[in-house]
Amino acid sequence: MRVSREKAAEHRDRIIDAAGALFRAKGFGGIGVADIMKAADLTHGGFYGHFASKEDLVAQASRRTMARAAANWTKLVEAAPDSPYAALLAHYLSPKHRDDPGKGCAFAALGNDAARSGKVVRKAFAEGLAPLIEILAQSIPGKSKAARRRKAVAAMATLVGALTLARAVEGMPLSDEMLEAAHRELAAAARV
Amino acid sequence: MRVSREKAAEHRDRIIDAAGALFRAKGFGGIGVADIMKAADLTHGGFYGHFASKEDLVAQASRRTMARAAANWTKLVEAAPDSPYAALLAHYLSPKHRDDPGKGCAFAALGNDAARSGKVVRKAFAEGLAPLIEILAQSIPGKSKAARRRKAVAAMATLVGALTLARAVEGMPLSDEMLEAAHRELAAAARV
DNA sequence: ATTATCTATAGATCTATAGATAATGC
DNA sequence: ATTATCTATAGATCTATAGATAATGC
Repeated sequence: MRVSREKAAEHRDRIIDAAGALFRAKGFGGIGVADIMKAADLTHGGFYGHFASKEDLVAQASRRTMARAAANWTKLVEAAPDSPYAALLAHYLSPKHRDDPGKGCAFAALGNDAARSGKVVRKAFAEGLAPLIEILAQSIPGKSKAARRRKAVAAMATLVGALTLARAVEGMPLSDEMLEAAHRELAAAARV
Repeated sequence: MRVSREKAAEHRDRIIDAAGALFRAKGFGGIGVADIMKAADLTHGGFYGHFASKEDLVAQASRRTMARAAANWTKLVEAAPDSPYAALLAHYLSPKHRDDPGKGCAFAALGNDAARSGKVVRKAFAEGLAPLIEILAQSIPGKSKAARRRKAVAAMATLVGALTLARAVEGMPLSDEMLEAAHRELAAAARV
């Protein structure tokens, strides 16, 4: 059942989008090629016409997810020109973000998986992380450029760690406390 | 080949220890029962005499790993009575810790896996996290008890996030920068 | 506790085909 | 417009792996 080039490109797109969400929700190993194809309304066999392997898809889906995150952060920052940092914090450390990993940050959802992945995937993560830190560095108050950079890197760690831990203990009081404490401490550090 | 109760208990112990290291190194799904048993010098089939399921082992190994972490943190803190917080930071944010996940923090190695696990495992993680935050709260400078608690929770997020990200981008310059920035910012915040 | 075995799953490959695209001819 | 070719997909299948169970032995 042949399909136009346009349709095929659209199918490829759908596969990458479905994978982007399912990987974040279930981990790289927690979802299979067949289920990703089903989510994209296609059959298992067609997969290898689009991708060399599952790992190939992992890398491509990760790249797209992180590129979208950078675009989203930029939009958030531009929408709040007088308090860009506060806008990023509120957005990132929300219960809504915690409760829907499939639509959220790739680093908080897949940091461990990335650490155990091959070089191609890890490089995708490194190249996806840099722009987010850049955006943070431009939004964060600080004496010097070096100080803002350092604060941005540390803030990124706090954001990812807080979300990761809030999810790991989801359902317990500690989960909300984690988001709130990280939010307050980061906001306070920015005022110094 | 039947074995005394004492030997059996020792075998069980070895399985839990092997699992504790292998899970942290490879993730809950990244290592199989057969390989864990091999690491404990036992055969695959014997596993189900000790544990109801793999998930049962996951929960038990997680509990032990985290209990040991709390004991280790207490030892570190007691060995540096005038700068306990600095001692914890230096220990946690070292390249050595980053480069050997199998012997390191369960939250930085398995936070994502825990978030995707069942309630039993997530409860184990919540109960393992609380003591670490307590130790941090007692080591960290701060005006009030509430302020120290809040700082401790946020610091825990920074530690776990920095290590997770440093591993996700391992091999790139950003990896070292992540550890150093988190270290400097946390130490600076404690001086305020 | 060992050894053998069962069953389900998942990544990957193979084959046939519908139908799109390219080449040909008027 | 016709004919030939190409290719994305479906569906079936292969192979390896992993959790779990059963049979056996001491």
